[in-house]
Amino acid sequence: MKDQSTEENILKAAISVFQKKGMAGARMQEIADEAKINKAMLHYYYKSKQKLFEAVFRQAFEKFAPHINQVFNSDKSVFEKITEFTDSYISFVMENPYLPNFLIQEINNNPEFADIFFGSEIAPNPLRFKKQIAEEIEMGILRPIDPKQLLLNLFSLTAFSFVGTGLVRGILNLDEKTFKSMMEERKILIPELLINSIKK
Amino acid sequence: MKDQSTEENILKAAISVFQKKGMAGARMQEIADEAKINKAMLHYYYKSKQKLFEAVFRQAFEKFAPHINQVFNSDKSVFEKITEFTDSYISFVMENPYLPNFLIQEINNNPEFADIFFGSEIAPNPLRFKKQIAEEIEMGILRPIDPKQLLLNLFSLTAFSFVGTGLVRGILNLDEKTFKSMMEERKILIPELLINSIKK
DNA sequence: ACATTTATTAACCATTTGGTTAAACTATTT
DNA sequence: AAATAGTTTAACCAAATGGTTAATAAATGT
Repeated sequence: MKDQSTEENILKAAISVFQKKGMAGARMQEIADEAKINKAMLHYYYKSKQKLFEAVFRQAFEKFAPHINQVFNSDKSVFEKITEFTDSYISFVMENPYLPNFLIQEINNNPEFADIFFGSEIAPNPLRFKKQIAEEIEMGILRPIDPKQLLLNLFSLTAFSFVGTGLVRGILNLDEKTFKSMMEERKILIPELLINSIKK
Repeated sequence: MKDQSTEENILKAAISVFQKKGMAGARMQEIADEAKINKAMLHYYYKSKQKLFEAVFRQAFEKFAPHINQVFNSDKSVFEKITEFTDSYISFVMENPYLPNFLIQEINNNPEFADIFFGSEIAPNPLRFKKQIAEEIEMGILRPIDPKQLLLNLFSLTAFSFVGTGLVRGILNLDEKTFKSMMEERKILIPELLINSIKK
């Protein structure tokens, strides 16, 4: 092989462009330019825009899923899970600011395609977590709550700031620096808020 | 005039297509088809795709802003504002499911353009609300909290479920009916959660 | 060293897409 | 009714875009 890294350069460039512009807005030429290769190479390694997109989507999904799975499948207590997820997820997204938006957008635009992922093994499965909640309620640690609503609250509070960055920052008039320091604050604030609302 | 409604048919069709597919994914032909007119009419009434998009964006922004302004500018108490916003916003979005996503997406893709709106008079201004929070803290009604974080929590909890519908429903395995009934529940749940976290 | 496979490029192609034009049709004015 | 202004359409156009091809260059096996 002449250059082992060509294929991964393409994927890297594709990730960058697709995540910023989405499937519809991304241009094959722009990806080629960013990867500093000829456009034909895109089709040599990935045969079509759709296939390249799918590689990008898979990569994003596989990077994202472990955070959810940590909540769904680890042996920690519910309180610990909330605290640890909030911290690790916010840190993660601050390093990958386009990722949640990209996933959300493309899943919304492409429900049938997304269902392939939600049907696969890498897809997070909330069953164990639901059981855990039931147990901790039984044990008198938690109030009687709906695990789905708790998860929705957790995901909303952690993810929305990043997904809706532009709108949020526009409405609240936040500059980059203020936004970032608020996100750091939220690593404490969110677990506090949630744990307080569910602990007996 | 031959048909008074042609122009508004176009706008209606444009709203439908742009909100579902976004600026990049929308096709002028599809808008024309949905409006059941010739494609040239789009350029006759709105001179370009960009102009038509701007009309759609403005309409969406103007439909959305009053909900925020009710929080920012009404004379209600903070508790009342939280309760009323949650209820009215969730109802509103259930009738306009594509709107928040559309706004967020296009603002993120087009920050310079969005800044025009955030600089205009229709843009919500959080100043009065911040003052109100300070007053209610002073009066001993509220704990010392950051108004920005409170607003972020409120917007996150109400909006994220709709913006991230596909992802949320995929991860939590929710069917249409369950999702809707959860949203109804949230009209109660969210104010409870938030008020409890800020009341002294 | 030579043949073969793999990698890369420039040029090209077909389709899609936003946009235009000129003619036809309809309503309004005089 | 004739002229005028406003509305609508079919056909067309140029640029953009995803994709292909044929030739070349580089690596690899024998």
